Amino acid sequence: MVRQKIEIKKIDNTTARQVTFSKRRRGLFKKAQELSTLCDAEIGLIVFSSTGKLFDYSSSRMTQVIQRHRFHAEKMQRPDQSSIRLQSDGALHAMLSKEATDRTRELRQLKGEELNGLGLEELIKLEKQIERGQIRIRKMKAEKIREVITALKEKEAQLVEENSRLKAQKNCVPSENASLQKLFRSSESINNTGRLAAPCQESVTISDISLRLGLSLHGGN
Amino acid sequence: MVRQKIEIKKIDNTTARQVTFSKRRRGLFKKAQELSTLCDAEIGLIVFSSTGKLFDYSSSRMTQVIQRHRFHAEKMQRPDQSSIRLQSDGALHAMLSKEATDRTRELRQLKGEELNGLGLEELIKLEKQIERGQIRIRKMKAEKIREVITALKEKEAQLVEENSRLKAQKNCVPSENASLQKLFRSSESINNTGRLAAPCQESVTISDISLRLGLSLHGGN
DNA sequence: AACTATTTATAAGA
DNA sequence: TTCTTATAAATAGTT
Repeated sequence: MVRQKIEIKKIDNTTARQVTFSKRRRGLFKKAQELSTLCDAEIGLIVFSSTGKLFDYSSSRMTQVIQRHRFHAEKMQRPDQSSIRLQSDGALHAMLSKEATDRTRELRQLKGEELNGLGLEELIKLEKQIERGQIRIRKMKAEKIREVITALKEKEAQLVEENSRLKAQKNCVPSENASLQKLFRSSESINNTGRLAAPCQESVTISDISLRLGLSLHGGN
Repeated sequence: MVRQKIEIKKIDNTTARQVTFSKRRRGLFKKAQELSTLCDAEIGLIVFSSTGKLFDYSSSRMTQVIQRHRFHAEKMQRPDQSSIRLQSDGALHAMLSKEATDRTRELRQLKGEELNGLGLEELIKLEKQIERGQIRIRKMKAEKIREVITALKEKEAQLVEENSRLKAQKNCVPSENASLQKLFRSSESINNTGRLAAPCQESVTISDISLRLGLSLHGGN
């Protein structure tokens, strides 16, 4: 990949092959460690050189990684027999295992990840199922959005009211209510934008939420 | 390592972490394959994302790589085989249990059955997820439908052709060609369901499938 | 092993 | 997710 690009096929020259193996093995292990650290992934890497020498790396314990892999691998294929036999504890484990297996498959299918074995009928069934879920989720989302909007409108009304109250107070300036006056000044000095400060701050929040609603409607319909 | 050099430590931002995971995982698997090919090495690579998703690659068969690894590991140290073989029952049990619980909740949420605790953001995320699944399922369904239709059309063409051939033969009935006549009769008796049988059977299948297609298009677009 | 000239990988941003 | 791009990292061939 450097002085000249190389073709990815077995390197014939033994010496060259060993050198490359050594270099690239280091690179590979480094990348594995980095991925594990950066992304909090559990990784197991096993490498046998062509001369049979073993190199390995695992972010946790290799046995644990392998165990976890086996657990997952079983789910994919014949969930019934092998998994039951493996769990030395028998019935409880078998039950749990089967449960996890079934749920996982169902879940992956709903996510459209494991569709290859399915026939037309099954796909149609799946589609209907997903539509039902979608309708419910959208309903719930709409409800939540209504809630959020209602809450924001209330807040807005409150603030408008408060705002006009403050305006009125400022107009009859040296006023009779010292404490409120003080409160107003402090907010003015803090915000620097004065009486508009509070509404202004709130409008930011509102537009922030609006943005989120916009995004949701975007993805939504 | 690019626009800016990054420090190798866990990425806090979830989205950024997932993106990086996706990119680097690809890179890692590519490097593993290249090493295996170039240097004739036997490699097994197991990666679990922080969300528990499994990715793996092995140059031969993973079980074989793992077995070979175990063999080497046992030779190296001579610790108890039980620890190599299985994690403690408790840990496995906990793992199974957690997995089953998590998957079940996720599944129910995708089906829109357990949405009450969720916030707007989560609902939006869920909606997007379900849409992705829907798209995949529909794609697969469309593919299946195309397959079925193509197969049926081919069959139909064959049958039409055969049918007209038969018709032609029937028309020159009491004919002058004894041998052909004999041939026709014998084929009729051999099949018993005869040449006409197949078309008949097929037409049932066609309408049956048509019905199914009708349903699917109904739900589909 | 070291050294580079290049190719790859990839972080950030769109 | 996928593409783009600027830059960091990896590495093939050489010494």
